Amino acid sequence: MATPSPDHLSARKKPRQARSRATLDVIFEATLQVLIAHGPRRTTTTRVAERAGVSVGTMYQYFPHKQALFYAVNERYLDILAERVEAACREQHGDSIKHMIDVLVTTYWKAKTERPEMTRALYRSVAEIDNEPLIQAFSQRIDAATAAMLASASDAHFTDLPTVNLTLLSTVFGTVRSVFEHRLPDAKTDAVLRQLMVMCTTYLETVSTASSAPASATPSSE
Amino acid sequence: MATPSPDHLSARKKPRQARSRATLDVIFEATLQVLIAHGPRRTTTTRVAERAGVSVGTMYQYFPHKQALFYAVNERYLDILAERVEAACREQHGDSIKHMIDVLVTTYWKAKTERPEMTRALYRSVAEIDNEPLIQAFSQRIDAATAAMLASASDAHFTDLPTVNLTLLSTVFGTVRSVFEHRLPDAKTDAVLRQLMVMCTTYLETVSTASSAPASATPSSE
DNA sequence: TCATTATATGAACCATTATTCACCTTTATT
DNA sequence: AATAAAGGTGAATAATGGTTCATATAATGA
Repeated sequence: MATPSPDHLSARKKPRQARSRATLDVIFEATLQVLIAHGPRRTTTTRVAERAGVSVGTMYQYFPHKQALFYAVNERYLDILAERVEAACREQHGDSIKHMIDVLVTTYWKAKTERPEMTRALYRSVAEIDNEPLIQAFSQRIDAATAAMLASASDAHFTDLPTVNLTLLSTVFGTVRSVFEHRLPDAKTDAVLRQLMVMCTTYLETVSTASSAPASATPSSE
Repeated sequence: MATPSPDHLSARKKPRQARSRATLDVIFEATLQVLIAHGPRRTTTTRVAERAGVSVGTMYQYFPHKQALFYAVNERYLDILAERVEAACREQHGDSIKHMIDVLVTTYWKAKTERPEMTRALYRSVAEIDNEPLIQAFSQRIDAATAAMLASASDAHFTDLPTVNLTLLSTVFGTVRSVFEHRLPDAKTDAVLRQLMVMCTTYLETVSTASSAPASATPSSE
C-alpha cells in the first residue's frame, strides 16, 4: 500500500516471533520517551536501549542506524494519525459541510494534543532524518480521504475539487499546527479553532456551486 | 526592544571594532551555508569555522557554545523577517482589507521563498535549541503590527480585534508554512495562496461590523 | 531429541566533536 | 613610540556516542 521506505532508511529485518514483535514495541515507546525527556540531540542509541531494557545490539538487529529508528517511529505515528483521519472522514460521508469541517478540525486537534509532548518531540526529531517520503505518503492518504468526503457533501458541490481540497487541507493542518506550537491559553486556542471552522465553512460555501438549488450559471464542460 | 536572550544562550561579548563585526557576519553566513549543506546534525563548530575562514577559537569568543550560535542565527533571521512584515503592515495603513491580506500573504511567502533552502535549514536547526523565547518575541511584534494595520482598515471595523487578528495570523502563517513545506508545483502553490487570500478576505468581511459599506444582505463582489 | 534458525548481549573499537588556553597579531590610546 | 585592549589562532584535551561482532540463549521443526 504505502510507498516503501528508501532502503537506506528501512528496517534491517522483520520480526518473525512474538518475542521480537514485543521488543520492537518496547523500542518504539522507549525512543519516544527519551525523545521527550532529552530532545533529539541527546537521544542516543545507548540511552534508548537502556530505557527499553534491551541491549544496543538488539536495536541494531532491526535498524541499520539511528536515523532508521527515528524514521520508523515517525512512520508509525503518521500511520496511526492517517488512519484516524481517514476513519473520521468516512464517518461523515454524505453529511453537511459544516459538520465535516468541525470533525476534521477536532479530530486533528485531538490527535495532536492527546500526547502533546510526544507530538512536539516528533516534530523535532525530523531534523535528524529526511522524512519527505513519509510526509508525501501521508498527504496523499489524507488528500484522498477528504476529497472523497467533500465530494459526498449533502449541501455542496465543487467544480474544482482538487484545488478546494488542497486549500482546505493546507489551511486546517497548517493552522492547527501553528496554534499547537504557540502554546496559547486554552480560551484563546478554543476561540481560534472555532474561528477557523467558521472560516473554512464560509469558504466552502463560497466556492460551492450550490447543489440543492440548481445552478443558474451553466456548468461548463471541460 | 526585544526580550533579552536567556544568558545561557546569549553571546559572550559584543564586537567593538569593525573587524570583529565583519567576522560575526562571516560566521553567521557560514553557519547558514553549513546548515544547508550538511544539516544541523553535521553542522560542527570546526566545519563552520573552516567555512568562515576563522579559527574555532574566534567563534568561542562570541558564543559560549554551539547552541548559542544557532540561537543567534535564528534571532537574526526572525528579526529581519519581523522588520519586513512590520514595514509591509505600516505601508498598508488605511487601505482596504483585501489589499492588506494580499500584501501580508505575499510578503510572508516571499520572505520564505527567496532563499528556500535557508528557510528549511533554519526550521530544522531549531531542534537543537530552545527557540521559544524567540518565537514568542516574534509573534508579539507581528501581532502588534497586524493589529494596528487591521484597526486602520478603511472598509471594516472589528469588535473583537484581538481574536480576529490572532485567527488571521495563525491561518496565514500556518498555511503559508504548510504550503512551503509541501513543495507543491508552482501552479498549485499559486492556486492555494490565491484561495487563502480569498478565504481570509471573506472571513474578515464576515466578522467585520461594516463601517462604510451599507449593512444590507448581499455583499458586493469586488 | 538434536540441529537449525531467530533473537539477544554488551564490551570494545573508532571516529567525531565540543571546548579550552597559552600565545600571537592587530588596533586603539596615551 | 609605548602600552593596553581587542581580536584571533589551532593543537591538545576529554568526553561522547554510533556501530560491530564474537558469543550466548531461546524458539522452532524434524
